[in-house]
Amino acid sequence: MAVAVRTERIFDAAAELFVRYGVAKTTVDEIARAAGISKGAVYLEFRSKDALIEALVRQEMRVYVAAVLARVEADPDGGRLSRIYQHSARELLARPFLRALYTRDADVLGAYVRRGVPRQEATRSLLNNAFVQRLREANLIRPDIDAEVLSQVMGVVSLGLVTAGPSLGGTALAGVLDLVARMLATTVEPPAGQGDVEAGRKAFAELCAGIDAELAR
Amino acid sequence: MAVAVRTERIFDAAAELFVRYGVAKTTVDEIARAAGISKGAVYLEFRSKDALIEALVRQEMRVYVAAVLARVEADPDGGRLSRIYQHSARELLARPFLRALYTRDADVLGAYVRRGVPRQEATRSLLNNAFVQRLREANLIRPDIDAEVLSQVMGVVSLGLVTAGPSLGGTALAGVLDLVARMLATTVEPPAGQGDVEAGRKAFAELCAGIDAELAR
DNA sequence: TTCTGACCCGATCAACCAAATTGGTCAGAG
DNA sequence: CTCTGACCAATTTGGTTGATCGGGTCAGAA
Repeated sequence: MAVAVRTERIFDAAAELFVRYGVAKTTVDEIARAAGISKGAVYLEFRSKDALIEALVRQEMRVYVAAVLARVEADPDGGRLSRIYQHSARELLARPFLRALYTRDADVLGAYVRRGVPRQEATRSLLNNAFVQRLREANLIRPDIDAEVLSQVMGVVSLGLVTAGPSLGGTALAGVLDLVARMLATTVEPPAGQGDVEAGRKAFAELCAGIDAELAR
Repeated sequence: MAVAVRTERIFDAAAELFVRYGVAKTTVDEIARAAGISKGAVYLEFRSKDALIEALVRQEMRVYVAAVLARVEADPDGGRLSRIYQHSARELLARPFLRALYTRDADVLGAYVRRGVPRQEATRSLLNNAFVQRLREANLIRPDIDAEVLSQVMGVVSLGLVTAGPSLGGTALAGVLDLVARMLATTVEPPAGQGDVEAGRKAFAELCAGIDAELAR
């Protein structure tokens, strides 16, 4: 089997089992069987179970960032903050393993959550201070909005969404996300039509490229 | 010692110890000693440790609701949703035991979290659907905003605030809350000056009275 | 060369018991 | 009468041991 597809199968199997049973209760052998290979084959690619987890985290983040970027690129208004936020939130909510990582879900991550979850900052503050600054330079954010605070607000709301997710229905979540995006649009963005949407899209593309490069490192 | 002040001491001691060591690790004797009385005296007032916890939960909620109401009453703009939300959030953030209840913090509540935390709905959805409806009738909420969704958004954001609280500084939290209130004001409330602020205040007072009556039951 | 699965051994778990702890009681002190 | 703290029963804890499990390896199958 080609290495690339085998790796992908391992990642898929591991992500599903981790979400279902937690990292601690999932054995390498179970992952291997779910991926249709033997345990030994897993160790041909990963030094250890921890290395597998770390690689899975990176992979999930890369796929996530790529998916968000794709949505932004396909969206005519993709360069606006409210749209970017909505796209990132939707994709985050659709990825159980990343959600667990984001909330440091102890049931899923077990002891792994205590040994500092690596590079979680990339998720936690995808839409970070620096990025918000760039949007402001493109006139896509009102000048009286503090970039740092705005970045924190988006992080807090995401955390709330991800945490409340299970107890709200999927449709309710969609409605909630819509209203949040609307709130962002009306109070943080300049009046409709203003601002350089293409610059926003470009800034986001570069942000994603930077994160991806770091994750690929 | 007068029963009332003794009860209050027990509540204070219990709340502090529960937050510090968790419900499971806090013994009734420790609570009694911290309250300056003997264990037996605790059992003069509460049937069991569980009954004490339940009573504490009710008490904390009643004090919380009363504190929010006091802030709302003292605020000239107290009837507006953004103000009410800000006041409730601030008070919630200032109450560690309620925060733990709100997030179902397993470290604090221990096994108690599994035996259905009673009446947590009162906190979770203080600003519930029905209340938002009344604000809308007082022209304090734009007619195109869905009451149910708005109520959920406020719940989600509160959850995010409370969950993220410890990792953000207190000052950062204040800034975040300010921006959230501003977002609520600009997109959910009608333009400044419109709406019957007194009606909003009255509606909130009645909401509080209703909740208090239920908690006192 | 690629991959398997039996094997190794340290970590974990289940079972058990004795000691300590704690929720709850109550005789009697104040 | 109010309240205390010694007391009890029941649960929990700490410690031990033997069995099991699971991460990681590698001889050899395919």
